[in-house]
Amino acid sequence: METQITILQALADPVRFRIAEAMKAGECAVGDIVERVDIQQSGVSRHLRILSQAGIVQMRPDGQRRLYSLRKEAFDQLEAWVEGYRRHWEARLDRFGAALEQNRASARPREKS
Amino acid sequence: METQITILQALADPVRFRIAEAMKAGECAVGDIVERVDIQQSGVSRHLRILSQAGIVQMRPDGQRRLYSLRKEAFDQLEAWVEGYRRHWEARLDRFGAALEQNRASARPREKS
DNA sequence: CATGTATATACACTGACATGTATATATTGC
DNA sequence: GCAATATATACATGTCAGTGTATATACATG
Repeated sequence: METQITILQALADPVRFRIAEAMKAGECAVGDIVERVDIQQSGVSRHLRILSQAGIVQMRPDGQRRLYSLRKEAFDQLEAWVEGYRRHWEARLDRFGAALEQNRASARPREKS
Repeated sequence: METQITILQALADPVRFRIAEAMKAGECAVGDIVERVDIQQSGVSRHLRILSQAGIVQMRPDGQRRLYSLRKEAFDQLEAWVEGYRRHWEARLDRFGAALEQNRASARPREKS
C-alpha cells in the first residue's frame, strides 16, 4: 500500500532513523534531539516534519516547546506489512514439502549442470 | 543496528519495493521483473544488485538467466527491529496504565500538513 | 563459429533531497 | 512592551542516487 512505502522512505534516512530510535525513550523536545544528532536545529525540525507527515510521530505543544512522540499506528502498519512476507515463506514451505513428497516417489536429477 | 537501516534504505525505493512485492510470487528472472516495472533492463539489474547487497534477495543462475528470490533472513531482521518498538509501547502502558490512555484520547493534538 | 538472447556494467545526466545560514513565529518572564 | 528562549520556515547550495544509452559478458542454438 501507499502508506507503507511512505513510512519506509521516512525511516530510511540515517538521521530520522536515529531520531526514531531515540524516541523509544519517550517524548522528546526538539532541543533534546538536536543534542543527540550532529546536525543543525533547522534540519531536525525538517526531519520531524517529514516523520510527522508520514504518520510516524505526533506533536504536543508544551509551553514554548514541542514534544514529539512515536505513533503506534505507524509501526503496526510496518508489522502488518512484514507479516505479509512471513506468509510467503510459510506457503513456500508447504509447496516445498509437497515437492519433497513427489521427489521421493520418483528421484529425478536436476536440469541444471 | 547497521543491517536494518541498510534493508530499509534498499526497500524504500518505489521500484525496489515493487520488485520485492512481485517476488512474493516466487523466483523471478530479470526479464520477468522488467515486464512489471516501467524502467529499463539496466535499471532493474542495478536495483537487484542493491537488493542483493542488502541481503534482501539471492541469485541462482539458470542457463543464461538469473533467478532472483527473497531471503527470509532480511525480513526476520525487519520483524525483530519492529518488535523492538512494540516493546516500547508495552512498557509505556505498564508505567502509566489505562487511565492516562483515556486522558490522552480526550485531548488529542492536531496534526499539521 | 555465428547469431540471438539474457543479464551486467560504464558513463553522463538530471532531479531530488539533506544541509547550513539566516530569518520568522511563538511563548515565557521581566 | 522588551528580551530571551524554542521551534519553524525560506533560500541557496552541493551531493547523491536513479535513469537511459550504449556496450560488455555469458550462455544457448544452429
